Amino acid sequence: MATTDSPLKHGNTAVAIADGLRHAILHGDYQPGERIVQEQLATKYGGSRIPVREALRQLESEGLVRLVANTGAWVNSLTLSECSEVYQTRERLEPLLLRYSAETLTAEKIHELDALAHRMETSTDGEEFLALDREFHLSMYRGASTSMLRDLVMRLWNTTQPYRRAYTQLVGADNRRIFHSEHHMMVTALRDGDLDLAEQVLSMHIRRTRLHLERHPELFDDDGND
Amino acid sequence: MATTDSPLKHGNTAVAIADGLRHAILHGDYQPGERIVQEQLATKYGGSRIPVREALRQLESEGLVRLVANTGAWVNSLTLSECSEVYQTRERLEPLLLRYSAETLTAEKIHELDALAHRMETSTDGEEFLALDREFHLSMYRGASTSMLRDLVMRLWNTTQPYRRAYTQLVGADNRRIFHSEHHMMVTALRDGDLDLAEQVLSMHIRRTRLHLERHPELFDDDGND
DNA sequence: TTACACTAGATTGCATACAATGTCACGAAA
DNA sequence: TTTCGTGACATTGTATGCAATCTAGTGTAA
Repeated sequence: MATTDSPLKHGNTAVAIADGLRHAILHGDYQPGERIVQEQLATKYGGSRIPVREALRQLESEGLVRLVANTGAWVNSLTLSECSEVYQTRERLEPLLLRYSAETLTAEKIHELDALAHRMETSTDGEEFLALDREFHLSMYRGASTSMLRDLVMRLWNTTQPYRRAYTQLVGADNRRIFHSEHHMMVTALRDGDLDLAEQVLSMHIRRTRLHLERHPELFDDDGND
Repeated sequence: MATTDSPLKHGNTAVAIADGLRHAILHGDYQPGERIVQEQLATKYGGSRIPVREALRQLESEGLVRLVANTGAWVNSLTLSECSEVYQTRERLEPLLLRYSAETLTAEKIHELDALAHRMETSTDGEEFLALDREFHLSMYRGASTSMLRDLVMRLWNTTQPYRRAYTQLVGADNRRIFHSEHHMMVTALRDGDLDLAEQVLSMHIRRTRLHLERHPELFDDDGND
């Protein structure tokens, strides 16, 4: 899947590499802080370093990669306060995005959300739980006819994804009752057409997750010390 | 200033080109929708097209440039609804950023803000007004020790800058009384240490500006029609 | 006149090659 | 042993050249 396939014509090699590398980072194939060598990526995708460099520039702008001139590229890593900042940003943005998408949420789509919320409750595998949680939230937003806000929220999810993964595997399936309740409350609020309530629950949901993450500074880079 | 100067060693040509082109777009040297030719930029900055391409990728990711494979690059243009979306995003984000930066706003800095607000009231030149307004807001946020949120807000300002410019020149200095009042209200709230009030005024301020912009669809690309 | 096919020129996409820079291991001196 | 300097190697930065693609202009047929 992530191996040396598809030369990918089109004059889109840089985009293909960016997509592939982004996917690999989100999937956990690279760890935060891990070095990225241009030549290796070029070989992996069967091209030269030119499109690789363009892909790295893009991922840097998305916050997934850190570039240092004449030195190299690394998978971006966050301190606890940086991660907290992303979550506080999400607390403000995702309710707005939900409002944008809400009008396209048909009864059928809300039913699918409900099904996702139930599947999460019975999930035992951490990786599956992570994927279902992401899918639950992103599918809430999928109908939003926004030009920038959805991409923005996606980027915020992406930069924090490795830490969600680490946290999920750390705490296991314990104490997720409120987490699941919040998901169900959102589904109910959407079904009732109560957008104000849906916004509030979503914001609280992200906030509570942030506060839980903040109890585990050991998952993050040290804050100011070097 | 924006001419063929400084070879800019360091292996930072791509960054220098991105900075220069970004500045040129914000300054109005390029109009939304205008074509960007790689070879011309390369000549202008005294390099080859390779760093130009990297710079364009970065600016695309920032929303300032639109790239189409095998075809070309254009200065990004917005529809009214896209611009409105950026403003609604700002309404949610900038109050948070203000909260982050507020603790670093000393009495002296607040005094500088006040001076800026007064200078804006007596400004007759549209371009100066535009620059002062930007400076007023961005200097409110300058002390924020955030890693991502300030950059994010800057990007939102940048993508909408051409339309603020067009609007400013369109309406002249009329009907800016409430606009100025809001600035002074923010300064006062900050001086009083009333962060909740400052957040609310800021959000209202952005919202009111958005509603004014929405009265001038002629400044924007057509929405869905082609 | 309008629609369409076709070609020439312009422009982009990318592989190669070389220059510039940084890294790291080794060894000498303190 | 520790610190500092030195040089070979690894890696990044970018100029050049060519292939691929798009665009615009011309001419032909309906």
